[in-house]
Amino acid sequence: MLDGSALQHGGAELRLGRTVRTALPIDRASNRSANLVGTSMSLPRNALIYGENDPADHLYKVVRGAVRTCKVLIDGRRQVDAFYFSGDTFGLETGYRHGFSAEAVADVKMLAMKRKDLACPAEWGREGADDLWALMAQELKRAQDHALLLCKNAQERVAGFLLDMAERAHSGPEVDLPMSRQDIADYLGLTIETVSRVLTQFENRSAIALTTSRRIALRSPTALKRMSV
Amino acid sequence: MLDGSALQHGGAELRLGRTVRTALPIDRASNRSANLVGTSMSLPRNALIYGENDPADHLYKVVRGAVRTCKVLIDGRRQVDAFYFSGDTFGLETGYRHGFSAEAVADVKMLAMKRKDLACPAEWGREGADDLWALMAQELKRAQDHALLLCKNAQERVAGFLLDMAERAHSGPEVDLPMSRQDIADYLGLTIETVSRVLTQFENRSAIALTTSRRIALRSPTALKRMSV
DNA sequence: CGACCATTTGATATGGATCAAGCGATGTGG
DNA sequence: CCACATCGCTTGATCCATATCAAATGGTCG
Repeated sequence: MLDGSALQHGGAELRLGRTVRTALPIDRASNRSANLVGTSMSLPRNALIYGENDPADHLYKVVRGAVRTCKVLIDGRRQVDAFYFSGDTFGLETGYRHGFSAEAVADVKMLAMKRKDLACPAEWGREGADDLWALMAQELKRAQDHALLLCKNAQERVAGFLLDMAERAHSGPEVDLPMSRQDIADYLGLTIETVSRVLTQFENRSAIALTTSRRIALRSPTALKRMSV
Repeated sequence: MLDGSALQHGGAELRLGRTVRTALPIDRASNRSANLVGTSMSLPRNALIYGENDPADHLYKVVRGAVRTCKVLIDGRRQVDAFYFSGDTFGLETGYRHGFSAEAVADVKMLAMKRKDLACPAEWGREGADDLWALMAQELKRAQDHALLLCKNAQERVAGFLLDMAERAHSGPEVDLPMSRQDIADYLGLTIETVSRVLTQFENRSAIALTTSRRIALRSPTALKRMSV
Protein backbone atom coordinates (compact mmCIF):
# COMPACT_ATOMS: atom_id res chain seq x y z
CA MET A 1 0.00 0.00 0.00
CA LEU A 2 2.99 2.24 0.40
CA ASP A 3 4.45 1.94 -3.05
CA GLY A 4 2.96 2.75 -6.39
CA SER A 5 2.59 -0.83 -7.49
CA ALA A 6 0.33 -1.68 -4.61
CA LEU A 7 -1.89 1.21 -5.57
CA GLN A 8 -2.88 -0.45 -8.81
CA HIS A 9 -4.15 -3.68 -7.30
CA GLY A 10 -7.39 -4.27 -5.51
CA GLY A 11 -10.34 -2.02 -6.36
CA ALA A 12 -11.49 -0.94 -9.78
CA GLU A 13 -9.34 1.54 -11.69
CA LEU A 14 -12.01 4.17 -11.94
CA ARG A 15 -11.91 7.38 -13.89
CA LEU A 16 -8.14 7.68 -13.91
CA GLY A 17 -7.47 10.92 -15.72
CA ARG A 18 -3.77 10.13 -15.97
CA THR A 19 -1.81 7.03 -15.17
CA VAL A 20 -1.07 6.44 -11.53
CA ARG A 21 2.41 7.72 -10.93
CA THR A 22 4.66 5.77 -8.62
CA ALA A 23 4.92 7.50 -5.30
CA LEU A 24 8.53 8.09 -4.35
CA PRO A 25 9.40 7.89 -0.67
CA ILE A 26 11.07 11.27 -0.97
CA ASP A 27 11.23 12.49 2.56
CA ARG A 28 10.48 11.22 5.99
CA ALA A 29 8.84 13.32 8.59
CA SER A 30 8.01 12.59 12.17
CA ASN A 31 4.40 13.38 12.78
CA ARG A 32 3.51 14.36 16.29
CA SER A 33 -0.21 14.20 15.82
CA ALA A 34 -0.15 10.42 15.65
CA ASN A 35 3.28 9.83 17.07
CA LEU A 36 4.28 8.00 13.92
CA VAL A 37 6.79 8.17 11.16
CA GLY A 38 5.21 9.00 7.84
CA THR A 39 6.30 8.14 4.33
CA SER A 40 5.50 10.92 1.93
CA MET A 41 3.56 10.01 -1.22
CA SER A 42 2.16 12.01 -4.08
CA LEU A 43 -0.76 10.89 -6.23
CA PRO A 44 -2.56 12.42 -9.21
CA ARG A 45 -6.20 13.39 -9.39
CA ASN A 46 -8.54 10.38 -9.30
CA ALA A 47 -5.86 7.89 -8.29
CA LEU A 48 -7.00 5.07 -6.04
CA ILE A 49 -5.32 5.24 -2.65
CA TYR A 50 -6.85 2.05 -1.32
CA GLY A 51 -9.85 -0.03 -2.27
CA GLU A 52 -12.80 -1.39 -0.36
CA ASN A 53 -11.79 -4.52 1.55
CA ASP A 54 -8.09 -3.78 1.32
CA PRO A 55 -6.32 -4.45 4.63
CA ALA A 56 -6.48 -1.35 6.82
CA ASP A 57 -2.93 -1.19 8.07
CA HIS A 58 -2.07 2.44 7.42
CA LEU A 59 -3.25 5.86 8.39
CA TYR A 60 -2.85 8.71 5.94
CA LYS A 61 -2.45 12.37 6.61
CA VAL A 62 -3.23 14.81 3.82
CA VAL A 63 -0.44 17.36 3.32
CA ARG A 64 -1.82 19.04 0.22
CA GLY A 65 -4.81 18.36 -1.98
CA ALA A 66 -7.98 16.47 -1.13
CA VAL A 67 -9.22 12.93 -0.75
CA ARG A 68 -12.66 11.32 -0.88
CA THR A 69 -13.72 8.02 0.67
CA CYS A 70 -16.55 6.22 -1.07
CA LYS A 71 -18.41 3.06 -1.90
CA VAL A 72 -19.89 1.88 -5.17
CA LEU A 73 -23.10 -0.15 -5.03
CA ILE A 74 -23.69 -3.09 -7.34
CA ASP A 75 -25.98 -1.06 -9.60
CA GLY A 76 -23.29 1.58 -10.07
CA ARG A 77 -24.59 4.23 -7.71
CA ARG A 78 -21.74 5.80 -5.80
CA GLN A 79 -21.87 7.17 -2.29
CA VAL A 80 -19.19 9.50 -1.01
CA ASP A 81 -18.67 9.02 2.70
CA ALA A 82 -16.30 11.90 3.44
CA PHE A 83 -13.81 14.44 2.13
CA TYR A 84 -10.41 15.04 3.68
CA PHE A 85 -8.22 18.13 3.28
CA SER A 86 -4.79 19.33 4.35
CA GLY A 87 -4.13 18.32 7.91
CA ASP A 88 -6.92 15.72 8.00
CA THR A 89 -6.14 12.11 8.76
CA PHE A 90 -8.04 9.31 7.05
CA GLY A 91 -7.86 5.54 6.75
CA LEU A 92 -9.00 4.79 10.30
CA GLU A 93 -11.34 1.83 10.19
CA THR A 94 -13.67 -0.12 12.37
CA GLY A 95 -12.17 -3.45 11.35
CA TYR A 96 -9.09 -4.95 9.77
CA ARG A 97 -10.23 -4.04 6.29
CA HIS A 98 -11.34 -0.81 4.70
CA GLY A 99 -15.08 -0.38 4.39
CA PHE A 100 -14.66 2.37 1.83
CA SER A 101 -12.18 3.06 -0.91
CA ALA A 102 -10.11 6.25 -0.86
CA GLU A 103 -9.33 8.30 -3.95
CA ALA A 104 -7.51 11.52 -4.71
CA VAL A 105 -10.03 14.27 -5.50
CA ALA A 106 -7.20 16.45 -6.77
CA ASP A 107 -3.45 15.89 -6.96
CA VAL A 108 -2.60 15.01 -3.42
CA LYS A 109 0.49 14.85 -1.26
CA MET A 110 0.18 12.87 1.92
CA LEU A 111 1.98 10.94 4.62
CA ALA A 112 1.36 7.22 5.01
CA MET A 113 1.84 5.92 8.54
CA LYS A 114 2.11 2.26 9.30
CA ARG A 115 0.06 0.85 12.17
CA LYS A 116 0.79 -2.62 13.43
CA ASP A 117 -2.54 -3.23 15.03
CA LEU A 118 -5.15 -0.57 14.89
CA ALA A 119 -7.69 -2.73 16.66
CA CYS A 120 -5.78 -3.04 19.91
CA PRO A 121 -5.38 0.27 21.70
CA ALA A 122 -3.23 -1.21 24.45
CA GLU A 123 -0.41 -1.50 21.93
CA TRP A 124 -0.14 2.24 21.46
CA GLY A 125 1.70 4.69 23.58
CA ARG A 126 -0.27 7.11 25.68
CA GLU A 127 -0.03 9.97 23.23
CA GLY A 128 -0.88 7.77 20.31
CA ALA A 129 -3.90 6.41 22.10
CA ASP A 130 -5.23 9.86 22.89
CA ASP A 131 -4.69 10.97 19.31
CA LEU A 132 -6.39 7.94 17.88
CA TRP A 133 -9.27 8.33 20.26
CA ALA A 134 -9.73 11.94 19.24
CA LEU A 135 -9.54 10.93 15.61
CA MET A 136 -12.12 8.20 16.06
CA ALA A 137 -14.42 10.63 17.89
CA GLN A 138 -14.04 13.10 15.05
CA GLU A 139 -14.93 10.44 12.48
CA LEU A 140 -17.98 9.45 14.48
CA LYS A 141 -19.14 13.04 14.66
CA ARG A 142 -18.56 13.45 10.94
CA ALA A 143 -20.62 10.36 10.15
CA GLN A 144 -23.42 11.42 12.48
CA ASP A 145 -23.53 14.91 10.98
CA HIS A 146 -23.55 13.37 7.52
CA ALA A 147 -26.57 11.25 8.43
CA LEU A 148 -28.33 14.33 9.78
CA LEU A 149 -27.58 16.21 6.57
CA LEU A 150 -29.08 13.42 4.48
CA CYS A 151 -32.46 13.74 6.22
CA LYS A 152 -32.85 17.30 4.96
CA ASN A 153 -34.01 18.77 1.65
CA ALA A 154 -31.75 19.81 -1.21
CA GLN A 155 -31.33 23.46 -0.18
CA GLU A 156 -30.48 22.53 3.37
CA ARG A 157 -27.99 19.91 2.28
CA VAL A 158 -26.16 22.20 -0.11
CA ALA A 159 -26.15 25.09 2.36
CA GLY A 160 -24.82 22.81 5.08
CA PHE A 161 -22.21 21.43 2.74
CA LEU A 162 -20.95 24.89 1.77
CA LEU A 163 -20.70 25.99 5.39
CA ASP A 164 -18.85 22.82 6.30
CA MET A 165 -16.43 23.28 3.41
CA ALA A 166 -15.89 26.94 4.26
CA GLU A 167 -15.01 25.94 7.80
CA ARG A 168 -12.72 23.08 6.87
CA ALA A 169 -11.08 23.93 3.54
CA HIS A 170 -8.94 26.63 5.09
CA SER A 171 -9.06 29.03 2.19
CA GLY A 172 -9.60 32.78 2.38
CA PRO A 173 -12.93 34.56 1.94
CA GLU A 174 -13.61 32.41 -1.12
CA VAL A 175 -14.07 28.68 -0.73
CA ASP A 176 -12.12 26.53 -3.13
CA LEU A 177 -14.00 23.32 -3.87
CA PRO A 178 -11.54 20.77 -5.19
CA MET A 179 -14.25 18.20 -5.95
CA SER A 180 -16.57 17.91 -8.93
CA ARG A 181 -20.33 18.43 -8.87
CA GLN A 182 -20.66 14.65 -9.13
CA ASP A 183 -18.57 14.24 -5.97
CA ILE A 184 -20.75 16.76 -4.16
CA ALA A 185 -23.93 15.14 -5.46
CA ASP A 186 -22.80 11.68 -4.35
CA TYR A 187 -21.90 13.07 -0.93
CA LEU A 188 -25.25 14.79 -0.53
CA GLY A 189 -27.39 12.05 -2.04
CA LEU A 190 -28.58 14.36 -4.82
CA THR A 191 -28.00 14.63 -8.58
CA ILE A 192 -25.50 17.00 -10.17
CA GLU A 193 -28.41 18.87 -11.77
CA THR A 194 -30.03 19.52 -8.42
CA VAL A 195 -26.75 20.63 -6.85
CA SER A 196 -26.17 22.99 -9.76
CA ARG A 197 -29.67 24.41 -9.61
CA VAL A 198 -29.52 25.03 -5.88
CA LEU A 199 -26.19 26.80 -6.29
CA THR A 200 -27.53 29.16 -8.96
CA GLN A 201 -30.57 29.71 -6.77
CA PHE A 202 -28.27 30.71 -3.89
CA GLU A 203 -26.40 32.99 -6.27
CA ASN A 204 -29.63 34.64 -7.43
CA ARG A 205 -30.48 35.33 -3.81
CA SER A 206 -26.98 36.77 -3.32
CA ALA A 207 -26.11 34.25 -0.64
CA ILE A 208 -23.08 33.19 -2.66
CA ALA A 209 -21.13 34.21 -5.75
CA LEU A 210 -19.69 31.65 -8.16
CA THR A 211 -16.36 33.12 -9.19
CA THR A 212 -15.68 30.00 -11.18
CA SER A 213 -17.64 26.77 -10.90
CA ARG A 214 -15.19 25.48 -8.30
CA ARG A 215 -14.66 28.74 -6.48
CA ILE A 216 -17.41 30.12 -4.34
CA ALA A 217 -17.61 33.28 -2.28
CA LEU A 218 -19.97 33.08 0.66
CA ARG A 219 -21.64 36.48 0.44
CA SER A 220 -24.00 35.80 3.29
CA PRO A 221 -23.04 32.97 5.62
CA THR A 222 -25.95 34.07 7.81
CA ALA A 223 -28.43 33.40 5.03
CA LEU A 224 -26.78 30.03 4.40
CA LYS A 225 -27.00 29.14 8.06
CA ARG A 226 -30.66 30.06 8.05
CA MET A 227 -31.20 27.87 5.00
CA SER A 228 -29.20 24.98 6.38
CA VAL A 229 -31.79 23.93 8.98
CA MET B 1 -28.35 11.65 35.84
CA LEU B 2 -28.58 8.60 38.02
CA ASP B 3 -31.64 9.47 40.02
CA GLY B 4 -35.13 10.17 38.87
CA SER B 5 -35.03 13.85 39.69
CA ALA B 6 -32.18 14.46 37.32
CA LEU B 7 -34.16 12.79 34.57
CA GLN B 8 -36.74 15.51 34.58
CA HIS B 9 -34.41 18.43 34.05
CA GLY B 10 -32.74 19.47 30.85
CA GLY B 11 -34.45 18.58 27.57
CA ALA B 12 -38.10 18.98 26.70
CA GLU B 13 -40.58 16.60 28.28
CA LEU B 14 -41.83 15.15 25.03
CA ARG B 15 -44.73 12.81 24.49
CA LEU B 16 -44.64 11.33 27.98
CA GLY B 17 -47.40 8.76 28.02
CA ARG B 18 -47.11 8.44 31.77
CA THR B 19 -45.21 10.41 34.31
CA VAL B 20 -41.54 9.70 34.60
CA ARG B 21 -41.18 7.31 37.46
CA THR B 22 -38.25 7.71 39.79
CA ALA B 23 -35.62 5.11 39.04
CA LEU B 24 -34.70 3.22 42.17
CA PRO B 25 -31.12 2.08 42.55
CA ILE B 26 -32.39 -1.41 43.26
CA ASP B 27 -29.39 -3.54 42.64
CA ARG B 28 -25.77 -3.14 41.75
CA ALA B 29 -24.02 -5.31 39.26
CA SER B 30 -20.45 -5.33 38.12
CA ASN B 31 -20.33 -5.21 34.36
CA ARG B 32 -17.31 -6.83 32.78
CA SER B 33 -17.91 -5.45 29.32
CA ALA B 34 -16.86 -1.98 30.38
CA ASN B 35 -15.15 -2.83 33.61
CA LEU B 36 -17.55 -0.63 35.50
CA VAL B 37 -20.09 -0.79 38.23
CA GLY B 38 -23.60 -0.27 37.00
CA THR B 39 -26.62 1.11 38.80
CA SER B 40 -29.81 -0.48 37.63
CA MET B 41 -32.63 1.79 36.55
CA SER B 42 -36.05 1.24 35.07
CA LEU B 43 -37.92 3.77 32.99
CA PRO B 44 -41.33 3.81 31.32
CA ARG B 45 -42.03 4.15 27.63
CA ASN B 46 -41.11 7.58 26.24
CA ALA B 47 -39.20 8.69 29.32
CA LEU B 48 -36.25 10.98 28.70
CA ILE B 49 -32.98 9.31 29.70
CA TYR B 50 -30.82 12.30 28.95
CA GLY B 51 -31.22 15.41 26.85
CA GLU B 52 -29.17 17.04 24.16
CA ASN B 53 -26.31 19.02 25.71
CA ASP B 54 -26.55 17.25 29.03
CA PRO B 55 -23.11 16.36 30.37
CA ALA B 56 -22.02 12.99 28.99
CA ASP B 57 -20.66 11.37 32.12
CA HIS B 58 -22.38 8.02 32.00
CA LEU B 59 -22.62 5.01 29.78
CA TYR B 60 -25.82 2.98 29.73
CA LYS B 61 -26.30 -0.66 28.97
CA VAL B 62 -29.76 -1.85 27.97
CA VAL B 63 -30.87 -4.86 29.97
CA ARG B 64 -34.43 -5.10 28.67
CA GLY B 65 -36.47 -2.92 26.35
CA ALA B 66 -35.27 -0.47 23.75
CA VAL B 67 -33.86 3.04 23.53
CA ARG B 68 -33.67 5.62 20.76
CA THR B 69 -31.24 8.51 20.45
CA CYS B 70 -32.48 11.52 18.55
CA LYS B 71 -32.39 15.19 17.82
CA VAL B 72 -35.20 17.68 17.27
CA LEU B 73 -34.61 20.49 14.80
CA ILE B 74 -35.89 24.00 15.43
CA ASP B 75 -38.82 23.52 13.06
CA GLY B 76 -39.92 20.41 14.94
CA ARG B 77 -38.61 17.75 12.56
CA ARG B 78 -37.13 14.88 14.51
CA GLN B 79 -34.26 12.70 13.45
CA VAL B 80 -33.63 9.38 15.12
CA ASP B 81 -29.92 8.59 15.17
CA ALA B 82 -29.99 5.03 16.47
CA PHE B 83 -31.90 2.31 18.32
CA TYR B 84 -30.40 0.27 21.14
CA PHE B 85 -31.63 -3.13 22.38
CA SER B 86 -30.79 -5.60 25.13
CA GLY B 87 -27.06 -5.88 25.49
CA ASP B 88 -26.31 -2.67 23.57
CA THR B 89 -24.40 0.14 25.20
CA PHE B 90 -25.26 3.75 24.46
CA GLY B 91 -24.34 7.19 25.73
CA LEU B 92 -20.81 7.23 24.35
CA GLU B 93 -20.10 10.69 23.00
CA THR B 94 -17.56 12.60 21.02
CA GLY B 95 -17.39 15.41 23.53
CA TYR B 96 -18.25 16.26 27.09
CA ARG B 97 -21.90 16.75 26.30
CA HIS B 98 -24.49 14.63 24.57
CA GLY B 99 -25.14 15.52 20.96
CA PHE B 100 -28.42 13.61 20.98
CA SER B 101 -31.07 12.95 23.56
CA ALA B 102 -31.92 9.40 24.59
CA GLU B 103 -35.44 8.17 25.24
CA ALA B 104 -37.08 4.89 26.16
CA VAL B 105 -38.84 3.42 23.13
CA ALA B 106 -40.57 0.91 25.37
CA ASP B 107 -40.35 0.29 29.11
CA VAL B 108 -36.66 -0.17 29.63
CA LYS B 109 -34.37 -1.60 32.27
CA MET B 110 -30.74 -0.61 32.04
CA LEU B 111 -27.48 -0.17 33.87
CA ALA B 112 -25.97 3.27 34.27
CA MET B 113 -22.20 3.33 34.56
CA LYS B 114 -20.30 6.36 35.71
CA ARG B 115 -17.27 7.49 33.77
CA LYS B 116 -14.92 10.06 35.25
CA ASP B 117 -13.42 11.23 32.03
CA LEU B 118 -14.53 9.65 28.82
CA ALA B 119 -12.33 11.89 26.72
CA CYS B 120 -9.02 10.70 28.12
CA PRO B 121 -8.31 7.06 27.29
CA ALA B 122 -5.12 6.99 29.33
CA GLU B 123 -7.29 7.07 32.45
CA TRP B 124 -8.89 3.71 31.73
CA GLY B 125 -7.53 0.31 32.45
CA ARG B 126 -6.41 -1.85 29.58
CA GLU B 127 -9.62 -3.83 29.37
CA GLY B 128 -11.76 -0.75 29.64
CA ALA B 129 -9.80 0.92 26.89
CA ASP B 130 -10.22 -2.02 24.54
CA ASP B 131 -13.92 -2.22 25.28
CA LEU B 132 -14.46 1.47 24.77
CA TRP B 133 -12.49 1.38 21.55
CA ALA B 134 -14.62 -1.48 20.24
CA LEU B 135 -17.73 0.38 21.27
CA MET B 136 -16.61 3.54 19.52
CA ALA B 137 -15.79 1.55 16.38
CA GLN B 138 -19.24 -0.01 16.46
CA GLU B 139 -20.88 3.39 16.80
CA LEU B 140 -18.86 4.69 13.87
CA LYS B 141 -19.91 1.76 11.71
CA ARG B 142 -23.52 2.25 12.74
CA ALA B 143 -23.42 5.92 11.78
CA GLN B 144 -21.72 5.17 8.46
CA ASP B 145 -24.26 2.49 7.61
CA HIS B 146 -27.04 4.86 8.56
CA ALA B 147 -25.69 7.47 6.16
CA LEU B 148 -25.50 4.86 3.42
CA LEU B 149 -29.09 3.83 4.09
CA LEU B 150 -30.27 7.42 3.80
CA CYS B 151 -28.93 7.72 0.25
CA LYS B 152 -31.28 4.99 -0.96
CA ASN B 153 -34.95 4.96 -1.95
CA ALA B 154 -37.86 4.12 0.34
CA GLN B 155 -38.01 0.39 -0.45
CA GLU B 156 -34.31 -0.06 0.05
CA ARG B 157 -34.34 1.85 3.33
CA VAL B 158 -37.22 -0.14 4.78
CA ALA B 159 -35.80 -3.47 3.57
CA GLY B 160 -32.41 -2.60 5.02
CA PHE B 161 -34.03 -1.53 8.28
CA LEU B 162 -35.98 -4.78 8.63
CA LEU B 163 -32.88 -6.88 7.99
CA ASP B 164 -30.92 -4.85 10.51
CA MET B 165 -33.65 -5.23 13.12
CA ALA B 166 -33.95 -8.96 12.45
CA GLU B 167 -30.24 -9.31 13.01
CA ARG B 168 -30.10 -7.19 16.15
CA ALA B 169 -33.41 -7.57 17.96
CA HIS B 170 -32.68 -11.13 18.98
CA SER B 171 -36.17 -12.43 18.61
CA GLY B 172 -37.22 -15.69 17.00
CA PRO B 173 -38.41 -16.11 13.42
CA GLU B 174 -40.66 -13.10 13.88
CA VAL B 175 -39.14 -9.69 14.46
CA ASP B 176 -40.61 -7.69 17.28
CA LEU B 177 -40.39 -3.99 16.55
CA PRO B 178 -40.69 -2.08 19.81
CA MET B 179 -40.76 1.30 18.09
CA SER B 180 -43.64 3.16 16.45
CA ARG B 181 -43.97 3.86 12.73
CA GLN B 182 -43.04 7.46 13.55
CA ASP B 183 -39.79 6.28 15.14
CA ILE B 184 -39.01 4.18 12.07
CA ALA B 185 -39.90 7.03 9.73
CA ASP B 186 -37.71 9.48 11.61
CA TYR B 187 -34.85 7.00 11.54
CA LEU B 188 -35.22 6.37 7.81
CA GLY B 189 -35.89 9.97 6.80
CA LEU B 190 -39.36 9.07 5.47
CA THR B 191 -42.96 9.70 6.55
CA ILE B 192 -45.07 7.19 8.45
CA GLU B 193 -47.35 6.88 5.42
CA THR B 194 -44.47 5.87 3.18
CA VAL B 195 -43.15 3.36 5.72
CA SER B 196 -46.61 1.87 6.04
CA ARG B 197 -47.13 1.68 2.28
CA VAL B 198 -43.79 0.02 1.69
CA LEU B 199 -44.53 -2.55 4.38
CA THR B 200 -47.89 -3.50 2.86
CA GLN B 201 -46.17 -3.64 -0.52
CA PHE B 202 -43.63 -6.09 0.92
CA GLU B 203 -46.48 -8.08 2.39
CA ASN B 204 -48.30 -8.21 -0.95
CA ARG B 205 -45.14 -9.58 -2.51
CA SER B 206 -44.93 -12.15 0.31
CA ALA B 207 -41.54 -10.91 1.44
CA ILE B 208 -42.93 -10.35 4.94
CA ALA B 209 -46.07 -11.02 6.96
CA LEU B 210 -47.46 -8.49 9.41
CA THR B 211 -48.69 -10.60 12.32
CA THR B 212 -49.54 -7.42 14.16
CA SER B 213 -48.36 -3.96 13.20
CA ARG B 214 -45.35 -4.32 15.50
CA ARG B 215 -44.63 -7.94 14.78
CA ILE B 216 -43.21 -8.91 11.42
CA ALA B 217 -42.28 -12.31 10.03
CA LEU B 218 -39.57 -12.18 7.39
CA ARG B 219 -40.97 -14.66 4.86
CA SER B 220 -38.18 -14.11 2.38
CA PRO B 221 -35.03 -12.50 3.74
CA THR B 222 -33.48 -13.19 0.33
CA ALA B 223 -36.05 -11.00 -1.38
CA LEU B 224 -35.48 -8.30 1.23
CA LYS B 225 -31.75 -8.46 0.70
CA ARG B 226 -32.28 -8.11 -3.02
CA MET B 227 -34.51 -5.09 -2.42
CA SER B 228 -32.17 -3.53 0.10
CA VAL B 229 -29.55 -2.45 -2.47
C1' DC C 1 -9.62 25.44 -34.23
C1' DG C 2 -11.91 21.35 -32.70
C1' DA C 3 -12.63 17.57 -29.35
C1' DC C 4 -13.71 16.75 -24.90
C1' DC C 5 -15.36 17.31 -20.39
C1' DA C 6 -17.73 19.66 -16.63
C1' DT C 7 -21.37 22.50 -15.69
C1' DT C 8 -25.67 24.82 -16.41
C1' DT C 9 -30.29 25.17 -18.05
C1' DG C 10 -34.76 23.50 -19.80
C1' DA C 11 -38.77 20.17 -20.21
C1' DT C 12 -40.97 16.39 -18.33
C1' DA C 13 -41.71 12.38 -15.24
C1' DT C 14 -42.10 10.33 -10.82
C1' DG C 15 -41.37 8.92 -5.96
C1' DG C 16 -42.47 10.33 -1.81
C1' DA C 17 -44.82 14.14 0.90
C1' DT C 18 -48.96 16.08 2.21
C1' DC C 19 -53.75 16.26 3.17
C1' DA C 20 -57.69 13.67 4.40
C1' DA C 21 -60.39 9.87 5.73
C1' DG C 22 -61.18 5.22 7.52
C1' DC C 23 -60.20 1.42 10.60
C1' DG C 24 -58.97 -1.47 14.46
C1' DA C 25 -57.19 -1.81 19.11
C1' DT C 26 -57.09 0.03 23.70
C1' DG C 27 -58.78 2.43 27.42
C1' DT C 28 -62.35 5.17 30.13
C1' DG C 29 -66.51 6.62 32.23
C1' DG C 30 -71.34 5.92 32.65
C1' DC D 1 -70.95 -4.24 29.58
C1' DC D 2 -71.42 -0.86 26.31
C1' DA D 3 -70.82 3.83 24.20
C1' DC D 4 -67.35 6.64 23.08
C1' DA D 5 -62.96 9.00 22.80
C1' DT D 6 -58.20 8.24 21.65
C1' DC D 7 -54.31 6.56 19.42
C1' DG D 8 -51.54 4.22 16.09
C1' DC D 9 -51.76 2.48 11.69
C1' DT D 10 -53.40 2.01 6.95
C1' DT D 11 -55.32 3.59 2.68
C1' DG D 12 -56.68 6.99 -0.84
C1' DA D 13 -56.21 11.42 -3.62
C1' DT D 14 -53.42 15.02 -4.90
C1' DC D 15 -49.25 17.90 -4.99
C1' DC D 16 -44.51 19.02 -5.25
C1' DA D 17 -39.44 18.41 -4.93
C1' DT D 18 -36.19 16.14 -7.06
C1' DA D 19 -34.86 12.78 -10.70
C1' DT D 20 -34.52 11.99 -15.40
C1' DC D 21 -33.83 13.06 -20.12
C1' DA D 22 -32.04 16.31 -23.36
C1' DA D 23 -29.62 20.15 -25.04
C1' DA D 24 -26.85 24.35 -24.68
C1' DT D 25 -22.78 26.64 -22.78
C1' DG D 26 -18.19 27.24 -21.38
C1' DG D 27 -13.56 25.98 -20.19
C1' DT D 28 -9.26 23.21 -21.14
C1' DC D 29 -5.97 20.92 -23.81
C1' DG D 30 -3.95 18.99 -27.87
